Amino acid sequence: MARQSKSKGRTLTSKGRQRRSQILSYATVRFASDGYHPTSVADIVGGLGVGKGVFYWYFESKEQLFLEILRDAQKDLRRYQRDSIADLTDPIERIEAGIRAGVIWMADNPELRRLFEFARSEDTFARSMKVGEATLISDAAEHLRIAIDAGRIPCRDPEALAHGIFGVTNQLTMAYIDHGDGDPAEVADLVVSICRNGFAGLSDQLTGDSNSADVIVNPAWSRTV
Amino acid sequence: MARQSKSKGRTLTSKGRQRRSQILSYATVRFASDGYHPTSVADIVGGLGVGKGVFYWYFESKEQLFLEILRDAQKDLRRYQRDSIADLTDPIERIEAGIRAGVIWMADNPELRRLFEFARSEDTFARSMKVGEATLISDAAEHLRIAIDAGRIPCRDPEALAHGIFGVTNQLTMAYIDHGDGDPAEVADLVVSICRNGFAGLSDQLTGDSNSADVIVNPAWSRTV
DNA sequence: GGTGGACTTGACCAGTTGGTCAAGTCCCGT
DNA sequence: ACGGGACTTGACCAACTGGTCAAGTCCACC
Repeated sequence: MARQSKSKGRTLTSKGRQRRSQILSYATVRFASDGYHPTSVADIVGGLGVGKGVFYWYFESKEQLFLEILRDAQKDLRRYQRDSIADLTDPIERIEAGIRAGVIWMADNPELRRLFEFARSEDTFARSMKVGEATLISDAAEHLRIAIDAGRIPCRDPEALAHGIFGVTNQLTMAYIDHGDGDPAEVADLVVSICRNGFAGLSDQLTGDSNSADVIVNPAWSRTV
Repeated sequence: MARQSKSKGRTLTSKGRQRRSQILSYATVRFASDGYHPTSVADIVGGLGVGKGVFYWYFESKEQLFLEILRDAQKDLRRYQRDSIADLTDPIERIEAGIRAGVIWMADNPELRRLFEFARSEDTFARSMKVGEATLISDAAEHLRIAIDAGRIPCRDPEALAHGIFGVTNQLTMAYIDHGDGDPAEVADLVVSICRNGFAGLSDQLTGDSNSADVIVNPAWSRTV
């Protein structure tokens, strides 16, 4: 009589929904602090003080649990970024706001950042990660393309630029927030500044309102091309 | 009579040294393709067709083996980068050559890049990784500092710039070489170009020899700061 | 107050894990 | 040809793995 053979599609009461998300969030913390493989299902249910059957009542497997954590996290990041740029129309403002949102989200969710990093490194989960990453990248690339078409930034491969932004965001967040104690808003400024100008471009500390055009960097490096 | 209790410091014959590096390189491949945890010591010795004792004759533990792989790889990358910039004196040329060397090395050693990525994600190995990364970062930062002092690039925090370069290199290598089939030399150019100019800076496709100063990008974004 | 489905328990399973070790084999220097 | 140290074997170990399941308990609804 149409019974699901697996935990998928179980009818949950409010107590059940509560338990499910309790497992989800506790597992997230453990996976992030000890690693996915070293954290056993026994560790999870043990830490929660419940029997092992509880785990398998709510989740098909440890792997499915992890994939769900990843999916939820990617969705949350994307929604946060979308909301943060929602009322901006200028493409460059949108790009910058997106970068800032990315940094802030990662600062707010360091466990999830770590999980992303692990997931990228193992084949089993890399596929799932690539989907979400590709979406992030192509969203950013689209804004970059618009800005290029409008002549607001120089012509370059928007996808490559988007990857660059992604890489800078990741690395600086990791260095200054995860492994340091930087203020997220300041780190976001730093990321925006680096993404915008690179190391040889104009520094925005130098761009005043009138004299920005005067600040000319010795362009000797152009000989090295 | 002063016998080492562990495999450290064992006196190896040439056959022994050969076996040792055979294990080292086979383990590297397996760790990279299946992940560190999913690859058991039994998998390694099984794949090599030798008894388990062989493994523990040459290595203290699976963990020590992995740490040695990481240490060697970091050393190799660093040496490659050092050699690549050895006969350059201009700080900006050195930075660019270092970036290119980083991309090329990663393209040549995709397994090691994956291992680095996993190692960063797990506490046990993160400490070891941070040491090597910090060296890379501070080397690059030093060149950036010199370039800044010489007025060759605008004043910015050199360490932050170094992190930015590191992030862009990682991400683009991963996207276009590991997960794509880009030509390493072209990807290196792309990374250099993005690191140098960011998304709003001058595109080097546009920088001719004489008219580079004429190419002025609409600086409307400066209003958004 | 009884019925049925949501929920929980923990013993149990077969397979695997990293690691040990007594018992060898191989081979070089004498 | 023999002593000894480098090297190899694979059975063995205790601990643990992800996952199952019969036997419950709990509680909302009739």
